[in-house]
Amino acid sequence: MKTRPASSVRVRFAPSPTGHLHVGGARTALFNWLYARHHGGVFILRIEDTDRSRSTDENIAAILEAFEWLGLSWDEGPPTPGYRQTERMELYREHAQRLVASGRAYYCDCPPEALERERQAAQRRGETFRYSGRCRDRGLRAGALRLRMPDQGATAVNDLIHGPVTFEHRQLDDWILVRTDGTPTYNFSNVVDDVTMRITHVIRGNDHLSNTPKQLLCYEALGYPVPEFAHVSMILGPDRSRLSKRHGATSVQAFRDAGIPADAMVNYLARLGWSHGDQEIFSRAELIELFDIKDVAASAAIFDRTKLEWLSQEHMKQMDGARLAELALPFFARAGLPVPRDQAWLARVVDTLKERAKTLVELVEVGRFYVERPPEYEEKAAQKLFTAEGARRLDVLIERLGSLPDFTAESLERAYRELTEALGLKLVDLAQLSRLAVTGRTASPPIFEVLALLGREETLARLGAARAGIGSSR
RNA sequence: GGCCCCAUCGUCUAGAGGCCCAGGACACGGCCCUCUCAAGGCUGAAACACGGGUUCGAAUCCCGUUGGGGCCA
Repeated sequence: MKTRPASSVRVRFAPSPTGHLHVGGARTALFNWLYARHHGGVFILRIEDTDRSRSTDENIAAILEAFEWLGLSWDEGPPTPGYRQTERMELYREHAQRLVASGRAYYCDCPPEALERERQAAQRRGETFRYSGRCRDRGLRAGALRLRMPDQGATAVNDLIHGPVTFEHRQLDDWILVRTDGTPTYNFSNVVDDVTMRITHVIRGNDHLSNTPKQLLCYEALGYPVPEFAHVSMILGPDRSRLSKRHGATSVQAFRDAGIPADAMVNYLARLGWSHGDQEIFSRAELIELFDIKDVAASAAIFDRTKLEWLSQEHMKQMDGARLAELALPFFARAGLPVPRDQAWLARVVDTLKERAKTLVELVEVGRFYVERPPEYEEKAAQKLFTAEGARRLDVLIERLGSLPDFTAESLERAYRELTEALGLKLVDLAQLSRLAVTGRTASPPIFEVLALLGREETLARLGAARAGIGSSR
């Protein structure tokens, strides 16, 4: 058994900066990252920007930002030079020359129209189109560069997830390594990059499984050792087609902006296709500890936003208030609300909110009354509670709360219960009245905690405002 | 169209021949708890795509069919 020293694992994720980081890509990246971290290896980020027309620096920046947000740190990659394909052209040229020199590749000047005709003819015959090899022995010095493929036999991909997958060589043709204009094709630059970066494990999307035998033959022609391969299944939309924009938000940024904590996103993505018994909730450290390629499922998975949001809430519930407050802070400003200045206070506030929100956006929405007075009262509830009797009760409450020795949740609850009894009411009568007056709504965290956090002054002001509102409208 | 991959509750999955008349989780229904809403607890409904084999025995192995996905452009 030839096993590599654990520390020599080198994996990479190679996004093409033609758009934002997609959740499918993010999951593939995560699996690579987890694999590297689990084995104490190296995680490399490589930018496949050979498609110059669609690759932009803004997209690269956005992708790096998404990685940073997700907490997927890379050991090699930008901004260090040499990790963008456009900077590696010389490498592709050199390798192409080697293949020409060794006779493993040859130039072809077949006109595209002729190729197209052959392709259609093959279609009609119900066969795989395979380049005829017309230029194989013409000794051309220019044109598109093709790799000479074996006509017989088969190549097996020993996939870590799928097991052995064999491809008949008769299905493969002399594919193009370098186009007539000198640019390398995806399959070629990919091999050269992986080989020169000494990648040991290629963990990538299932959509590349069909390309793998071609690449394998290219490694072989170049005389390089072959890495291990693991093809991860695709992420699908609810209609079982490949997840795309038309299924709604798919970029990692969109989930960040929707208020999903990064740890929850990572947890969800990991669980999509990977599992560890019955466990659903994983910390980052647990994922690194437990992740193994062999536990990755071979079948495609549908992206389920509802479950992601559940996990989001689970992670928020497990976070301590200070951490959650830190994460929530930017969302106040984004909601157009005053940004709380007292972090310790905010930590206590979010503790009352986290069981009531699935995302940070919801957290702020459901707790906005902490930082702004109710701009209005829920109509139906106001009609029911802000009556003459309600006004009388508010008066009693204002008086009683004004003279409470200390304004804590405990003392407030005691006072409310005493008052309830004295007035011959149920706690709910006073609680809902206060809740509406103070938050403008009928649903909120426990009212005594809310009042304590608001403080005596603010509480009395809001109760008073509600009381005054009744007076004027009667 | 050819080739390749995949196939357990609506969804994510456990299951690597008997432990499974299939377990967990999300979502959904009911009940409990309760100052509201949540959260939580209990509970219910819900799946081995189909057909052939192999085997004493198959969700698990093999073949085919069907369906979905991908690559070839």
